[in-house]
Amino acid sequence: MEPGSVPPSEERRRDASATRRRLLEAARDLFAERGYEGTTVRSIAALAGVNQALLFRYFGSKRGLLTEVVALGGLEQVRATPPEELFETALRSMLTRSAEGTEDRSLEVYLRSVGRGDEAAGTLRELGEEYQSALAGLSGAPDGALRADLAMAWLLGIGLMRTVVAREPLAGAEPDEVCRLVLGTLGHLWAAEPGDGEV
Amino acid sequence: MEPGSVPPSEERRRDASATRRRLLEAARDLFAERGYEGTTVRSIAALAGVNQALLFRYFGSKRGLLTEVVALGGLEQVRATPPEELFETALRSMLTRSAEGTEDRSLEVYLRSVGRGDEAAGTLRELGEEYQSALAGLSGAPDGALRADLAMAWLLGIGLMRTVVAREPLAGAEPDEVCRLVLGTLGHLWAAEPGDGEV
DNA sequence: ATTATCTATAGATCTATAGATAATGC
DNA sequence: ATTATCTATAGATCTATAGATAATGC
Repeated sequence: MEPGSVPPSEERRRDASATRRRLLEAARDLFAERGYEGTTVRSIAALAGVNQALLFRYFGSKRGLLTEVVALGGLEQVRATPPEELFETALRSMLTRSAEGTEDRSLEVYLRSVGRGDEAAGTLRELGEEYQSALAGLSGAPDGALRADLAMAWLLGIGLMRTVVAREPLAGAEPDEVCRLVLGTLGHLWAAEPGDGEV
Repeated sequence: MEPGSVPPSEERRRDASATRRRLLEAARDLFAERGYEGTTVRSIAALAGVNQALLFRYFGSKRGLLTEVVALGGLEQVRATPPEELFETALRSMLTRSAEGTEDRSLEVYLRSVGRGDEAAGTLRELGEEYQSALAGLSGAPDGALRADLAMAWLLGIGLMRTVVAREPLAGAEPDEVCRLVLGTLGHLWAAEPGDGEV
């Protein structure tokens, strides 16, 4: 039986590392769906099927848990992806919603948790840096870092509109269709000087 | 003395409608800076220089206050702006941060408050609809509504990255510079078929 | 007399901790 | 014996309300 599909509060063999992992997975999914502050430690523990006191035993604090979720899910993913594939990979993962699986959901955590000057900001900032420095080299223009920020802004915005606002037609659009439009348009952003088409 | 610059907790003539307005302005600024759930009714009352019980007297609930903030600030603004100017107007207002003035800050409220499946969602959804229907006609393509959603996603993402994540170089970039890059690139999105430049 | 404003508090959260209980491994 | 897990609760919020107080206008 793969982890994550264990029945919630069943009789289960005592296993600290398995419990730790179950808490991490539960936190990842809830943070991705409700944001950091919108998620209570009790709901994480309930989803993991364990007592909430264990969360503090294994991670010290709610924030400690977030740090680990982002470190495992997001940072490793960014570092492992070649820059020229990073944007499309991240966009597709945002568009397919990961199906609640074992994948990286840190961008969802990110976009649902920033928005406050709160506790989560510091932890999430590091993830943003990682994306930026990877994307900055994609444009030959001297303002490559600014263009990288703008591309990442679009990525986050699409995720925000799609999974949070969830309004048609974007919410239900085919991932391929969205990728085609976005990647096609972004090609002009990477180019040294975008055309002067005005809006 | 213009409203908003009244000394916080001074002796002040009793005036229900002025107090109501002060609460609305305080709420607009705090919601824009900390999001709906990140703002407490006590902090709104403190900024307005009045007792927190008055908030409930005049608006019924915290959510009632949000509804009124968005209705006054955002909805009226969108309806009053010609569609072809809407995107640039909204982008510039996001980039110049309104200087805490009397302007419309509802997009900031929006991007700092969505991110949860919470109470604020319903109220904010209406604002999104308004933007979409205004922008949808700008592209001649049959999928104009989808392209409008994508444009709005970029708008929100830029605001998110600039005012929330606040990372250089986007945070400190010249509004004109950002507008030039974004509007230039978006010109290709409005065009019936974006070029096939791949990333 | 009317009503704008304030005091005091109910009631519902939420994170975190101290210490008790019980399943495991030597 | 060790340590994974649970019980019970402290302490700090937050929204909202009931009812008291005091400034205004007739």
